[in-house]
Amino acid sequence: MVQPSGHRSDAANEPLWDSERLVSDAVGRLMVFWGFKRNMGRVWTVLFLSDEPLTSKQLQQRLQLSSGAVSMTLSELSRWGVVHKQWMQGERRDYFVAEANLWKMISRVLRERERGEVDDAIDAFECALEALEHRTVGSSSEARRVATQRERIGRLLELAKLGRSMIDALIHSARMDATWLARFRLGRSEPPSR
Amino acid sequence: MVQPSGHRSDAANEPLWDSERLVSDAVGRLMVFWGFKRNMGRVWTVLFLSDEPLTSKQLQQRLQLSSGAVSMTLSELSRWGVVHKQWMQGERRDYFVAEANLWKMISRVLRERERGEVDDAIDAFECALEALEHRTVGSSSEARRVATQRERIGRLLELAKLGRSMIDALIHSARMDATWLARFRLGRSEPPSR
DNA sequence: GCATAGTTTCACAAAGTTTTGAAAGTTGCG
DNA sequence: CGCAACTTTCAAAACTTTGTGAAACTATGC
Repeated sequence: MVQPSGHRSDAANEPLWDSERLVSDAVGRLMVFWGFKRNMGRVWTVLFLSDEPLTSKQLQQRLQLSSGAVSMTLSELSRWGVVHKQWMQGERRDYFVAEANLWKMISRVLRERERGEVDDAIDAFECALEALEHRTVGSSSEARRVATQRERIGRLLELAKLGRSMIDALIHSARMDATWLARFRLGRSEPPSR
Repeated sequence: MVQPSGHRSDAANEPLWDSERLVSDAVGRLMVFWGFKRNMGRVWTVLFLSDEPLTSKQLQQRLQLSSGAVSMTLSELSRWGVVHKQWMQGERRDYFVAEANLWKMISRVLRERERGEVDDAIDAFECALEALEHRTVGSSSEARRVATQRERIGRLLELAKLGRSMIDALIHSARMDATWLARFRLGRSEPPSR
């Protein structure tokens, strides 16, 4: 295969190394698990592991994807702010690089996605409690039912708020490092009182 | 035998209250987000909010599901240990109740699902590093590539291990209460040293 | 035993998601 | 200009997941 212009390195057009395949597949799986598309994880990983920016064509070859898939995946990743376009001066095509600050990525996703989801749930729980108050109780069995629901929805609400606190804590320690790790390892070895 | 008419309470056959609908839909959405089926969340919630055990038929009516769906959903929920069958003596049919200990549920799910997923990723990352070591480097550009990958995979590995620590910490504080909440709120209001 | 209320299974249908590839759209250069 | 090199869009195809309902199965009271 002739490499007409021999764009930068030839390595970029070869099949993935084992190490790249392993990692990109693993991240792809994690992403699916996390609610994203597998290819978002794979594309991001290949970029992250590359020592130079890549074009969409190179990604297409390396990951065996259609042009459309690469384009859509890249624009989705851009919307999440986890890959960036890079203008290589004098070059016509777009080059892409992965956001390399892992915590920045994570906190952004947490902020935009998890946070909204949890907030919605909290709203719904509060709204449900509201609805419960407005209910006119007919029988005593209904009264019991209202009481049960009030207590249980209250517990769900508390839990959701705790979740929200955790997410916020993570978000705000976006540039955290050892502090958090310490806090967590602490939480493990020194079990809560009681 | 004789409980012919309204089995236990008639309430159980009526349509859901607003409060129940709101909460079960919200939990359903959260569950989807979390990677489970919407109906698992809805069924669990209706049971959790009920002040008495329910039969599969009652769930079917209240949630407008097919018998098959209810049966499958209940058995799936059972497998996750989040609902329990209850034999009401002298009754032929099965009654179901929701596991009411929220932390027990959560830590179980974390243990069985998240943990495995993260462990797999960690294995893959380690394996990839291994593969990198075995690679015989030809050119200096390859050497650079190996170095980049080694560094970046190392970072992913560290991150995954941190994630694992967090999950473990959560799992082990299954019957946590105020301690954790405090720890988290602390993490929020008193930002890391930076 | 048998009739019956209740539960589970399973092939199929419906819904939802992801991928493809070809056509339309850009961009910058000669 | 208008071409060449890319990128983006989008409708349709392929695939995956979820829900349905009737049939098979189970357990119980009589």
